Amino acid sequence: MRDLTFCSALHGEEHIRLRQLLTHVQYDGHSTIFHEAEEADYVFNVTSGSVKLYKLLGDGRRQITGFLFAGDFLGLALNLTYSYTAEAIEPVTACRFPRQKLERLFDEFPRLEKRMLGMAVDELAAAQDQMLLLGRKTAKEKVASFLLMLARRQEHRGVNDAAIEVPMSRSDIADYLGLTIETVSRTLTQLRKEATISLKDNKHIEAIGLSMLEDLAEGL
Amino acid sequence: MRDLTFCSALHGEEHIRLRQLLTHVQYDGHSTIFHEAEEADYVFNVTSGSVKLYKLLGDGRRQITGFLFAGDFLGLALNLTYSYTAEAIEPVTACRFPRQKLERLFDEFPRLEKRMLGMAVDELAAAQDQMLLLGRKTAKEKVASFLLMLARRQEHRGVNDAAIEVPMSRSDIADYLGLTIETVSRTLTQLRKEATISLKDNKHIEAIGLSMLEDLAEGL
DNA sequence: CGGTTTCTTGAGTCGCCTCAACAATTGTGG
DNA sequence: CCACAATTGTTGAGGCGACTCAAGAAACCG
Repeated sequence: MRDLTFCSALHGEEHIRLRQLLTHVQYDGHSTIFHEAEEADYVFNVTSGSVKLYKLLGDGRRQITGFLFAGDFLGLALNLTYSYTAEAIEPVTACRFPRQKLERLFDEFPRLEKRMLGMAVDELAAAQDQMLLLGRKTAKEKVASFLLMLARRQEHRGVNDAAIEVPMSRSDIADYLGLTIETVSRTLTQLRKEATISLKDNKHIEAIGLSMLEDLAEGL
Repeated sequence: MRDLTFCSALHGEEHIRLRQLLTHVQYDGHSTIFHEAEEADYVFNVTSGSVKLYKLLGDGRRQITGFLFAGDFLGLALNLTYSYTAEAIEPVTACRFPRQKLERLFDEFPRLEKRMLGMAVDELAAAQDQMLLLGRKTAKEKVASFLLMLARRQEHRGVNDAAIEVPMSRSDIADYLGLTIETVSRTLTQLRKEATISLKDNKHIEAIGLSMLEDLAEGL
């Protein structure tokens, strides 16, 4: 299994000092962890549950910029304020670090900062993939890419389950893919009729073969 | 004027060591600086000209993930390979750093790494804004946001010109905004007819008032 | 169970895309 | 410097994929 938290896989002293900083926190489903433009006093490490990140336009249009699961890092904006809102999809537990103290620890242990930079770079690559999806993929390709992303991250977390867990609502999926809930629903129905997936229930989807999703996702 | 390069605004020793690493390089317009999936041996700092970054789908659909101008940093993927292609739009000059040597310098001067992390975080915030644009904005809002972005970055570079410099082709703009060239062209015409902008020539656009663009960009 | 929310499905519409022609600009060799 | 070709940008007509609006089905929940 991969290291699931920021704290783990670190050596003695660093680990101890990190543990001194963190507070364990919990959030119910649908509760807000922090708001866009709020002062960024903390960074988080999700230990269980799932989180959505989103930005809003003036008239309420919403774009979900990412989903987080156990092991994911949250709030690495080193700016003064958060650049998006973070909300729990299902009950969430997390480790919370005071940002300033964490930054001071960076000076002492540059290793930590390297780790942080690595995570930022990974997120950046994911963001670029998502831009390609939003700008250039069809509804079917978007939904296939989304399911594939969930499957891969689930595997990465060490969950060994044939069914893909889909904790988010159709509305969340739509706002993540730049579609409407109706189009998401219709596309899932279409994939089911084409026998690419089977819907066990609304929160669990089974891919008949991941390779079929992969081909769809890349428009092949 | 703001510090335009990675090297500048650094103190004595760091600055000297950085200068020892860098090579000055030039690229003609339309020439490729590096390809997606190529080994990421170098990072760059653009000193003049402009660059586009893009990703491709199997069938040739393209998404431009960003434009770079003087002062911008390029290739901060600390991964093994570049995650996108970088191509010069107009003749480009840049400083080139061997990635491995630069990383070793990070160990010596954590300050440099902090700087790098800060840049990655800024890029991440920009990427999230772009996701909102691609997923949820209309063609008109997209074009207005694009012009506004160019105007702000031009100002940030210290260029004091009423006209917005637009070095990229309609095709590049389209692939950046998730539109077609025809829609970009029509939208610019529409903005001109509504007296929001005036087109001096294809590479220079004047905004009648930035606030009109700001309102359009946010869908107000 | 009823009431509420979420999801699905259908019918009709619209914004952006496609295809096509033309205009403007750029580049090239004489 | 001009003639010509090639490229890039504009405009129009028509089509289509995803959206809107609306109704019903399913799931959730006290």
